[in-house]
Amino acid sequence: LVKLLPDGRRQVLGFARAGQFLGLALRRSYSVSAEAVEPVHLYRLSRNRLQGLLHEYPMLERWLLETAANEMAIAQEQMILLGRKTARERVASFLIGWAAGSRPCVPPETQLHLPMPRGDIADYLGLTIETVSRTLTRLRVDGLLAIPTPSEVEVLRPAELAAIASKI
Amino acid sequence: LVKLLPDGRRQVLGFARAGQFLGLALRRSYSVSAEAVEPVHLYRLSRNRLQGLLHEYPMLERWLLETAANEMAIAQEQMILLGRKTARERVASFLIGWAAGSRPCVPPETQLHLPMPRGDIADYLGLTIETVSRTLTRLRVDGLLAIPTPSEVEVLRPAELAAIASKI
DNA sequence: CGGGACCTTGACTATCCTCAACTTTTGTGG
DNA sequence: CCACAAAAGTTGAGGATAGTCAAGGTCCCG
Repeated sequence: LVKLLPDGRRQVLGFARAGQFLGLALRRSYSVSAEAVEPVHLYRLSRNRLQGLLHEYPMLERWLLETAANEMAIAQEQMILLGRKTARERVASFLIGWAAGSRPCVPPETQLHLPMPRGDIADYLGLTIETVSRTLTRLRVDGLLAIPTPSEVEVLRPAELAAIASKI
Repeated sequence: LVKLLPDGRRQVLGFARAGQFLGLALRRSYSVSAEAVEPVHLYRLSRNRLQGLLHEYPMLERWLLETAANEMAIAQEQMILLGRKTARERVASFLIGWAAGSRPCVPPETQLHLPMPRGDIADYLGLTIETVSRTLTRLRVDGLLAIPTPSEVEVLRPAELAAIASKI
């Protein structure tokens, strides 16, 4: 999910995972767009159809509200990352978050598949491609990660990585 | 509304205005706190009471959902600010946003009252106090602002300021 | 009128960005 | 299965923006 400035600067707001509901921030001018980094199956729903479903199944509205609250909490976590964390902390936070998101409610995976290119990670973390690359290299040299290929990352020391991420 | 890292780094997530509903991101561990910068009237509502009201007035839920969507859009705007804008653009965006927020749906005010200290603005914009101060001075020297007292700012050239803010 | 909080300004520093070259990976056709 | 080209990623040198540290000024409040 990306947002653009007129001059082309780009901010990735998040990476949608399988099963995720998109378009929650349903406003008139929804100035956010979505790009696929992998083949996608998409179930599309007109605004009218959604209204109808909400009317038919009132519990849906409760679910939407909870989803919105979750999204909001994630956005707030991202704001402190973008506003106050160092490059090293941002990359660590991203890896920890991605690991948790890929298998929620179970011990997080240590073998991570990163389907998005470095540029997307950079725009997600408010950094440049080069800084992301350098920071990953540094974490590898420090023995926290193994990076067999650019899109495959193994977390060797989850606890230390989480400590760097300074998740509350 | 502030969020803290363990070592004390602080991110201001937003400034609540009169009439604003707080606590939308109602999660178990709601790791956000609120500080008052001015005297406040607060109407407090237990979770149970809110549940009751939602049951009694289903339209409330719709309203909450719309409010959440609004909050989400604002958070996304803030993310691109924190991730991709320069100090000058951040300060300009803050002033434009504050002006719009103080009188929604009418021509924005040019006389701004900023009740919060510079430190809060800095933590809101992901900058330091010194950078906020220097940037405001620079905007004043450039003829875009007048700053009779630190908490009173007059926007002299709204169009130019908005252009710097690069709001989409 | 005095003290403390807040703000501004300056000099210097560090982190991250920019620009550039080079390397690795990936995907396609022979 | 291999060769090749394009895309993606890494690394290095140098520079700019914002941060840090420090001093001094201003405003507010009792």
